[in-house]
Amino acid sequence: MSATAALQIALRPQTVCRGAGAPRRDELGALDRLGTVASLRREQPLFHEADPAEFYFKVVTGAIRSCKLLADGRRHVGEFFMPGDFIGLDAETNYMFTAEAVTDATVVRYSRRRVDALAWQEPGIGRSLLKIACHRLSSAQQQMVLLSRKTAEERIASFILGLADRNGATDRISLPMTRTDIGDHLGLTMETVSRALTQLKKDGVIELTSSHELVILDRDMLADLADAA
Amino acid sequence: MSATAALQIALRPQTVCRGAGAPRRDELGALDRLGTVASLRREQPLFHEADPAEFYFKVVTGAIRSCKLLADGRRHVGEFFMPGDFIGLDAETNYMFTAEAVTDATVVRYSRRRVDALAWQEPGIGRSLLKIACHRLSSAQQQMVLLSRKTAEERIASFILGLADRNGATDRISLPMTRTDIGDHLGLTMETVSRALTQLKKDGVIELTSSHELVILDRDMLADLADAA
DNA sequence: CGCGCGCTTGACTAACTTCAAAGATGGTGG
DNA sequence: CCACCATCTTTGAAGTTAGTCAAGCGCGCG
Repeated sequence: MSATAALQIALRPQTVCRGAGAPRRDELGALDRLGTVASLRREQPLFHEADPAEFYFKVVTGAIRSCKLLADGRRHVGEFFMPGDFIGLDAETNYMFTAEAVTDATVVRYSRRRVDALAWQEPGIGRSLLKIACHRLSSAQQQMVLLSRKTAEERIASFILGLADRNGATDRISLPMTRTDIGDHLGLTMETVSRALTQLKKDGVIELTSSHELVILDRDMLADLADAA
Repeated sequence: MSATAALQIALRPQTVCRGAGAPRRDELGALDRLGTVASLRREQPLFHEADPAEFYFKVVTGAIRSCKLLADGRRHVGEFFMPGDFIGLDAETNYMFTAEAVTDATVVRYSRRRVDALAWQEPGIGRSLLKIACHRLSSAQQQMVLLSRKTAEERIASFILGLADRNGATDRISLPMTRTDIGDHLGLTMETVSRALTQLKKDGVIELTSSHELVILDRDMLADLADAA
């Protein structure tokens, strides 16, 4: 616990009295000195579902996906984690999903024990974590509407817009994941994903510059298709 | 802020130094003196999506559902809140869904401003909120697997087991919501819900004692159907 | 250059939805 | 207390969307 106390002291100047309105990225920047960097090859697992949750992670480069499997092998991809995204918050004591690298990736690894101890003593840290959790919860609720009620084309349109929002202002979107990954994320098959993308291309809404990159040609049309829920 | 300080003092003996392993119900019991009780008639809204989020709520009696609508009226029911459940945590500044009474209900209403101020100063409160948020996130992830990959019968089986887990040890399950509510929660139509329930009855897995109550006859079979994801 | 994996496309199928109608349920007023 | 009516639920038949199965294409890597 003395180590924790030392960390608390070291971090206090940066974490106390922060406003509550800042974006979620980098609000935990003060934790960086607690983290160690790790590299992953494409398809390499970061952790498995049900493993004891020893670490939080933050993506630095590349992309990570979270997966859950049913007994017969049906797969669901819960989320694609991009640079800046925080992983592992939802774990109580064990991870709730498997995390695997979509592409070669680097992550920062934080001891949960230490971060949690810090959160216990520093309301600023705790509130940042809560804020991340609430934001993830909102996203999950949006995704449930998508999975529950949207058509294949609407799902793809929503997915592309979601990527666009995270990619910054550009209309050139990178799709590091496979069609199967996208399908497993949207509750569709690879084939249906492919057909929907082709249809959006035919309709002049997007351009497929390669199988892993597209350009948004008509964002308004895309938003209409996605249905501003 | 002096009011907050007074509250903090009043609550401190009950909120500081709590262990982290307790169940989520009642860990916020210390907040009860901050809350006021409100009653709702069946179908009455508690708040609407996009309203400014002034309050947290906790269900005391009855059931509340959260709804989101697409532009053309398609509906998704995110969650059924039962007695003890906490509502509104995911709201950043505005509610992310509409909340309506499924049955006549009573809730306790807490000022978000006050609770948040308290959470800022009392790590114990903040951690309880974080814990609730993480638990909800886990549930949301489970629900996304269901919506993404499970068949109609699997969805119904999972739903019944979920209710059973919350209802305590009994195998007699109350279904206060309509078939349409269940369908909108599981990404199915009313008719499909009805057919799946009938099928489970024919298979001897459940008994339908009335249209709003059922009894689990074979919990193992139900768990197999739900697919231990 | 060729090989392998992932993507696209086509034809067919299955699961769920839609449309329709009849059967329960429960709440209300006579 | 009972009958009626609105609403919810069940069931049937036809339609639609997305899934499955299968074949061919193309990009990227060795």
